Amino acid sequence: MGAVKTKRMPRAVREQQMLDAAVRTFGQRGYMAASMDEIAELAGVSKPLVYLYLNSKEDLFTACIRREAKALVDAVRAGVRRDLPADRQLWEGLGAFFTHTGENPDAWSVLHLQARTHGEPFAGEVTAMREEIVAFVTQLILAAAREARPQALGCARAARYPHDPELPEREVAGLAEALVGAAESLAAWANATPGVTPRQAAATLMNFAWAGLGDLMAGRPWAPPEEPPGPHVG
Amino acid sequence: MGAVKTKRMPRAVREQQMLDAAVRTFGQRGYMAASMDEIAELAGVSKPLVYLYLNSKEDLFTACIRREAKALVDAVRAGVRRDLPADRQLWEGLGAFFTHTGENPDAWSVLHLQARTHGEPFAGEVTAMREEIVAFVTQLILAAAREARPQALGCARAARYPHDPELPEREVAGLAEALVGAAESLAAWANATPGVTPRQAAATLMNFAWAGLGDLMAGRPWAPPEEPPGPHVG
Amino acid sequence: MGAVKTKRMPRAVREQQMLDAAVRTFGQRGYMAASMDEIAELAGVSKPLVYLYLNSKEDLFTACIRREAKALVDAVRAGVRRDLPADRQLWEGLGAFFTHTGENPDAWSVLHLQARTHGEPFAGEVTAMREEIVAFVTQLILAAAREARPQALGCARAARYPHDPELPEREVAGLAEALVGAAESLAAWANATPGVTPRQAAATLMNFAWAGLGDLMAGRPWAPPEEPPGPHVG
Amino acid sequence: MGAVKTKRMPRAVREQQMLDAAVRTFGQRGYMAASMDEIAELAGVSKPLVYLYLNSKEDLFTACIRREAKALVDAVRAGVRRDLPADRQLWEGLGAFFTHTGENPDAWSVLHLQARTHGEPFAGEVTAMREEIVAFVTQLILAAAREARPQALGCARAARYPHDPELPEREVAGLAEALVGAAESLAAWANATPGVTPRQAAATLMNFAWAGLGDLMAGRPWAPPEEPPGPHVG
DNA sequence: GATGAATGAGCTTTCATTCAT
DNA sequence: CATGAATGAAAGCTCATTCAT
Repeated sequence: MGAVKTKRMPRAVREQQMLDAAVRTFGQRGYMAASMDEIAELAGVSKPLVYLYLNSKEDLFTACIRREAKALVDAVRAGVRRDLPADRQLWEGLGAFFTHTGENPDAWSVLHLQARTHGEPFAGEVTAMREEIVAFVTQLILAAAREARPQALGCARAARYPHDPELPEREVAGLAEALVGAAESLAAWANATPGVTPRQAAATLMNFAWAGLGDLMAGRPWAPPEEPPGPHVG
Repeated sequence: MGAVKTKRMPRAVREQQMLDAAVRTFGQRGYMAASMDEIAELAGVSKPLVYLYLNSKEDLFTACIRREAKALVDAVRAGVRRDLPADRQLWEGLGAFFTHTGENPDAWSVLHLQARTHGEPFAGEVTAMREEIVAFVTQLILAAAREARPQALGCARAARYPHDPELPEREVAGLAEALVGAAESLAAWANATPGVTPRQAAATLMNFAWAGLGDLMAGRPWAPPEEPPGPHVG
Repeated sequence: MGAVKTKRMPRAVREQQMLDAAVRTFGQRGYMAASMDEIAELAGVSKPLVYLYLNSKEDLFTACIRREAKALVDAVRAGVRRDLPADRQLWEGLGAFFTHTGENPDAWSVLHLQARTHGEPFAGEVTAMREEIVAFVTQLILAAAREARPQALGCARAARYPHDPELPEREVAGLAEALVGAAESLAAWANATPGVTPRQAAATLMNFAWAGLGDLMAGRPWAPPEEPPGPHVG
Repeated sequence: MGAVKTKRMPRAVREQQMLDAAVRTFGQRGYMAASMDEIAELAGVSKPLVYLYLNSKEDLFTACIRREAKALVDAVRAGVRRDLPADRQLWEGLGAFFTHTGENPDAWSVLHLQARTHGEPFAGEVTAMREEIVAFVTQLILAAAREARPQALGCARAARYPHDPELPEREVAGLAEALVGAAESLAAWANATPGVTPRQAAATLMNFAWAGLGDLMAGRPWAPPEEPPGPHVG
């Protein structure tokens, strides 16, 4: 079991094997319950080599977080065409997100559960990634506010927030936070509920976020585009 | 440091002290990093007494989860007046939720992070509580669908889901999941962002969930009630 | 489970209950694995009371050994009629011995296994008892040497041990030791082999010891008396 | 104290050192009272190394039992020339047995006392060895019955057990049991009594077993061979 | 470059034993 | 007389980490 014991590989390759093994072990056992012995065995190398390349358990875990955070952000970025309207961008981004987390459950466990659970410096690593995503979503919300119905927004907002022509920054931050939080939660739900595809999860969340429960009740859901999110997603 | 060393307390009292110390320690250090030594010291008793009363680290952790899950559910229940319309019930529930989690961050860490991160049987304990809350939210969504605009719902929905006069069950489940997930996420955000009150967090989420981003953009937010959520919250 | 919780018993009775529980627990679990908690619970009293009466685990174990050693020696003594010839005395003694050990396996485990296994001062206690029995057997051997065939003994022995008209003391001691050891071993074997009665065990050993394998081979076994060992045994 | 601290030994060597230390410690302190700390120190290694190689206290103890059981059986086997008559084989086997147990008192304590006292799976291990020995002795008894005086055996036995031309199986089993038990007991006695050599112990037992007390009384002891049991013993 | 050998430190758990009532 | 409350001390076991080859 584990990687086939191939000797004399270049360092970069060996490191990736170790990170693979580590992500899998950390994701399944948890950070503390995972033992360096198990990781080394799964990677098909001896323990001292792990230490030589990755320094310590903390550094190894941090390396896992960084690699997987980058992979997730890259996957989402690659899934979004930036020339589309905001709601379509969000739709595509969610699709890519659910696809990636569904295909890499251990990585998602490391990012979403393990890293946040074991304090600094791990939580900070994942927070950085999360803020990137939240910033992206915030952009989309603001873009939507501008592009979608500028004049309606103009007057209606003026009535509501007379002294502040913009949506208050904190309010938007909260909205983005809520949206991302809902997405994270749905990722776990979709993984655990058999038969829920990434597309369905994305559709559910788009409905929820874009139309709102009020409009949903009134039979006015957000309309997903006819064509699939695109083969370039995942 | 720790509780004042008062000797010879009745068992029930000591047990609560131990649970207090355990929740605090588990919440801050994490389940695995927390040592029984530290918990015992914080509780002001010797380690054997902790084992005599709570049996094992696992049992102690489970007892913490159960106590705090019940406390949270009770707090939310106590904050909701069941004779109000659905959106008001949700508003009050969210207020109570954010208030309780804000006031008990260690307990919230135990429930939201630690218990979910360390597998069975802990995850199961908190899943049970979560399902209770998701069920409650599901009820509210369905109630809203019925009470709010029955006729609009009637014809408009019929157009959308011709073969199914109701919102598909899984769709509602997904919506409730997303709502609860967003709330959980906002709880952490509100705790971490200075100056965000439980009320504000609840308002943000109500807007997000009830009006939807689309309506928000159009300047049609959900309107929170004039009077505060009431002194009976928390 | 355990003794019925009857309050206010005279000390002597309570002590016997405790010793009963202790013998059973020590016999089944072993000295070290037996916990004072278990003994106290089985005796139906609280732990401090055990300490009040018996002082310590060591003292409790010693008390068990003494009581059961005395009980065993008394049983053997009661089973032997001292006016009979030596071989009949041995036969009766063995019968009483196998009967008692068969009926009190926990006590026998305490004496034969536990006490010897856990060093001083316990081994010493049981050694004292054992020496008493060995001395008794030694007497029987010497008596047999005198009574059975005095003249044959006289000349034949003189030829063999010319400078010592008696069987050398150490030789007799070794014989007694061997006989007692064989008896102890057969006690465990008889307990473990279904269908072996105390009588049969005693007969086997009498044959072995009295006639010797050589005579047995020649078809000249020792003849057990017709009448049963008697109801006065045990 | 303990072994000289030599670093970096091959695993097989270290394991034997550990077993040496364990046998000594278990033999002197008893299984439960022996601590892994003490064993490790006596072996001149750290505790984790003991666990790395021997897994657990139970496994370590089992390994001791197995090694010493094999050593004892091997010693007895090596001491017996299978081409001699039965009584001579027994005589040589007893000599080897008393020699080995006398030279390895801790090993004998482990096998005879500790292993039997602490239940399964330890008792089973030593029972297996014991059965091997009992079977060997049983063979010798039957062989003696056949070879020694066939015709005397023939008619005399027929008179005693008319319906069964053989000594009943259970009777022989009991005799072997008694003989082995006597030997075990004499081993402890010989160890504890200064000045008793293995040869003397063996002679005492041969007399007891082969001639029987009856013949001994009559001045007809079993005659040990003139030449010593042979330099190939131990 | 790669590894078998080795350990310091710390964890959970248990037990005999004793106060204070 | 009897006990619920409480603990010091130690045991088995595991792990991240490092030499020496």
